[in-house]
Amino acid sequence: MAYSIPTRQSTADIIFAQLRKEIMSLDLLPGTKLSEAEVAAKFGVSRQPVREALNLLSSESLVEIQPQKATRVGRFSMRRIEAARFARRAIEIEVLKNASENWSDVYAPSFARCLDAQRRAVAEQDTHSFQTLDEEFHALMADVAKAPFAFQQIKSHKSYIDRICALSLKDAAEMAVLVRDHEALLTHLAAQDATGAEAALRIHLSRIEKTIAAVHHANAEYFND
Amino acid sequence: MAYSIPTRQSTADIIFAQLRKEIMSLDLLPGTKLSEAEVAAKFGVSRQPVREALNLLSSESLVEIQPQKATRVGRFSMRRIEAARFARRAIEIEVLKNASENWSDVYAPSFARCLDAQRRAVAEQDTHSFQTLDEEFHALMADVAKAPFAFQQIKSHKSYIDRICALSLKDAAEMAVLVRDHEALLTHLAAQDATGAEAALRIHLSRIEKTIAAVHHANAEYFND
DNA sequence: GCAGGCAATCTTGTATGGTAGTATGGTATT
DNA sequence: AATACCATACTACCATACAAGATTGCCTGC
Repeated sequence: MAYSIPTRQSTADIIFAQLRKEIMSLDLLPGTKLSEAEVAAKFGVSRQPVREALNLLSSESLVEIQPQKATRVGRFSMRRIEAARFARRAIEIEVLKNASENWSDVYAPSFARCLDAQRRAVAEQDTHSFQTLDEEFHALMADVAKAPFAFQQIKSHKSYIDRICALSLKDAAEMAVLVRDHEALLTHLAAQDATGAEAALRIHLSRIEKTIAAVHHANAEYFND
Repeated sequence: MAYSIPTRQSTADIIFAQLRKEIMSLDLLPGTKLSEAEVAAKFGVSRQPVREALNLLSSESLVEIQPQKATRVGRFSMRRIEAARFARRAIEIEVLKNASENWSDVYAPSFARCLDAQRRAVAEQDTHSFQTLDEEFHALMADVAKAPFAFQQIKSHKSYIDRICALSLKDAAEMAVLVRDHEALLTHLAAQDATGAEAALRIHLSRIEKTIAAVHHANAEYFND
């Protein structure tokens, strides 16, 4: 059996991961200049690995490379947001359909544990834990659907939205609503009611709209359109 | 208004596009070694732009970079195929739902023209034209759904599958079946019958399965799993 | 005073040299 | 004879140097 994984990280990989982290967490705000030379100096390496990292980040739209001019932290695009939400919704609906068909009560305890933990996180207003548990919940659904890869796809679309929402603090009331959404989803799932689950999911995923609109209004300078 | 697009292509962009084309068309077979130096010599440029192109291709899984060892044209992965098909199906189903709601007869002529052209392509066994017209048909549906971006997403997943199918010649009979699928889809769409359209789409997208299985069986050396 | 152009200085893009990791084939040792 | 070890040749990776496009501001000419 392959024990694998030592997978030596290259310098470019490290820069990529670090920059990505700082961009996603908004330590680096959209529009910030990221010249190759500056970043290279900051990390104490040459421009080449930095350049490679920026190229990869560019393919995720996390940085905008203006040829011969400048490289900046990527601004948000409403069109792209819409596209990401559309894809995420589509994929997760398909997940729910499969999950409904494949449902078995052996999955129930995992969901129960996850929901319990979510309720605790809400009570303690631990937004970071909640974020993790929310992802776990959606990952569980993908497992039930026998499509674990789908969660990776969902996550890649979700991450683009998450960066925006990092501009807005979540309060306990909002989180409580989301937990109730999760409970409803689980109920439909356990009843193998795909139609009901789909409707519940559409509501669940639409709650983010007002947050996005608020952020867009309050931080227009971080947006392209 | 910006006439845009002159967007000067960098050397790296050219190498990227050219390699991508050759890989997608199977002029470069999966597993073929692609050392930076060789490719650079072939194109008469230095290794750096080649390296950047290969990095980007790697992020699309079109090449596999084995650190310090070798870079090869990417082999197929059944897991990845499954994931791509899943996402494409999910997105296109969501497209159909929206398209059903937004349907108006003003779209009918465009579809009619496209289908006519498809029938001609089948009659003339012009597989290349058919491929283009097939994409146009699916793009039209995304337009009706008022989600043109969705076609881009569909295309990115579809392209991974297309490379595999390039290993198998399409005959006229298969194409004729696909045209009939398109006709059925259009009928359901025009009737604003989302459920029927979804069922028709699932059938349409499942036809590729036997092609993939055949290719997998006949060309196991091009696969990872 | 104003406009056009030129030069300095940013930026990213490309080329080349050198380094370190990996595999392979030969050799010596058990 | 089989195995462990070492030298060599290959690779991707990183650093440095150079080139070229883009912007800014000054400076000259009108």
